[in-house]
Amino acid sequence: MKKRAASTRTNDPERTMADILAVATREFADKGLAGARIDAIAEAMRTSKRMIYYYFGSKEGLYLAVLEEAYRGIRAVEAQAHLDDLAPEDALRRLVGHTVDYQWAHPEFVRLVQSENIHRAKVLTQSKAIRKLNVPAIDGLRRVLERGQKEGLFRTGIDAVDLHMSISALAVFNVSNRYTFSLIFQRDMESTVALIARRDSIIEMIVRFVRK
Amino acid sequence: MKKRAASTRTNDPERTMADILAVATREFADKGLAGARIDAIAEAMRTSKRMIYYYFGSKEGLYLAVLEEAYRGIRAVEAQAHLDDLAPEDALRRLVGHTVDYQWAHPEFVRLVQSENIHRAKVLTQSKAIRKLNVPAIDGLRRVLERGQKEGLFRTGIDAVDLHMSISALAVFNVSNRYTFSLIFQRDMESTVALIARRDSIIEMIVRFVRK
DNA sequence: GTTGAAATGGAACAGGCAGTACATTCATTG
DNA sequence: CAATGAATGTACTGCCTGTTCCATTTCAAC
Repeated sequence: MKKRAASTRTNDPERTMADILAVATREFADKGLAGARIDAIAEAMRTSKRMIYYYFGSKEGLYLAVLEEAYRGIRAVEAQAHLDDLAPEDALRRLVGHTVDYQWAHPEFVRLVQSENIHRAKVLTQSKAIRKLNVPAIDGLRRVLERGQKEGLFRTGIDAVDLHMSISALAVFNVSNRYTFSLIFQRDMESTVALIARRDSIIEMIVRFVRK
Repeated sequence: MKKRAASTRTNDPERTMADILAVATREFADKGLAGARIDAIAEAMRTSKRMIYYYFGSKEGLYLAVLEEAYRGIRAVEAQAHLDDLAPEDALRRLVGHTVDYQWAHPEFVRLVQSENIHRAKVLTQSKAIRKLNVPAIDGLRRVLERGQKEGLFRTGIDAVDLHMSISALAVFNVSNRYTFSLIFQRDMESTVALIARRDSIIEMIVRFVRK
């Protein structure tokens, strides 16, 4: 006996889930886990708030799904950088530059990770899917390192994970800390010019670190 | 006509404010601005919730006070590193090592900054006190750089702010991203051994970057 | 076309939480 | 010691917000 005016709803679970995830990613990246509002997500969705709980169970469940999705996205990109065709140093330059650009282009990923670290990775720790992501992320770098060492261009005794950490740190900082840093040091970090200069500096730093 | 049993309260505004700030720093660093709870802070204080609003006006006002206090603390330390007695490279090594150690020893500062960046520095931007902190933070580094260049040990064309950014990035990442990074790469980042190795690696990276 | 499970909508709930009204006590100043 | 403003405590409010209840609709299988 309820209204049936412009009804004709269609059931489309995949679309609904994708819609929720897309909107939730924006909200969580924007406000963090604690700052995000289920109501805000619901309002921006095509469906009702009820669906979040139907598919994801809770706010944390949704947040975890968003996190996993984001990590999945980054893995897909890192896999195909075509480093094996290049000379070791060029390959390394491309890898680093690529990493810087990627983080820059995906601030929402950086923000999600930042947010997760504030919560001491409480949510991510519960994820089973996350364990499979560790190896491939670092394999490309490891191969480049070994080639460079074999050719006598890179020094030995470099730990690939440690190096990856440095690359990540430099690439992520640009995005994660840009607001406070640019405020305190009155320095533009947003412009294309600034980004390019920064990228060059980071590449130079990494290359000099591995060169003999 | 209210109870007066174990009253004999004493007015001590400074102590009250300091108490509030100390407890609030812990709570905000732990949970972030959105995740922190005024009630939780009040419960851990010697005084009542009322005092927070009496002295700081609002949750955000308290958060800003906490931020400013934290930045003030870091400035005080950076000022006295006694770099001028050392040879340029040794001075740089000390400066970088010192930075790494400081961030490591003050995760609550790192977390506050991280939290603030998630909010796009919305609160910090409103601070008038923060403008005075930019210059001294970088002067020490700049002097070391110039000395190294004058002695022909460091290459020219290095921007001090850019270099400071790299040092900060490497030092901060260790703290800010340790939870997700150590989870994904299954690597210990907490132990003293790991910290020392990481610090050496960072120092090496910075030194190689500036050397001719 | 019947049926039953999956999918959806709307509204309500209960606890949480920032902020406040009001009364009271301290402490300084004359 | 009178008095006045600063400092503090208690109790409360009203909105916000994550979550759930109940009813309804879709859709695929038989």
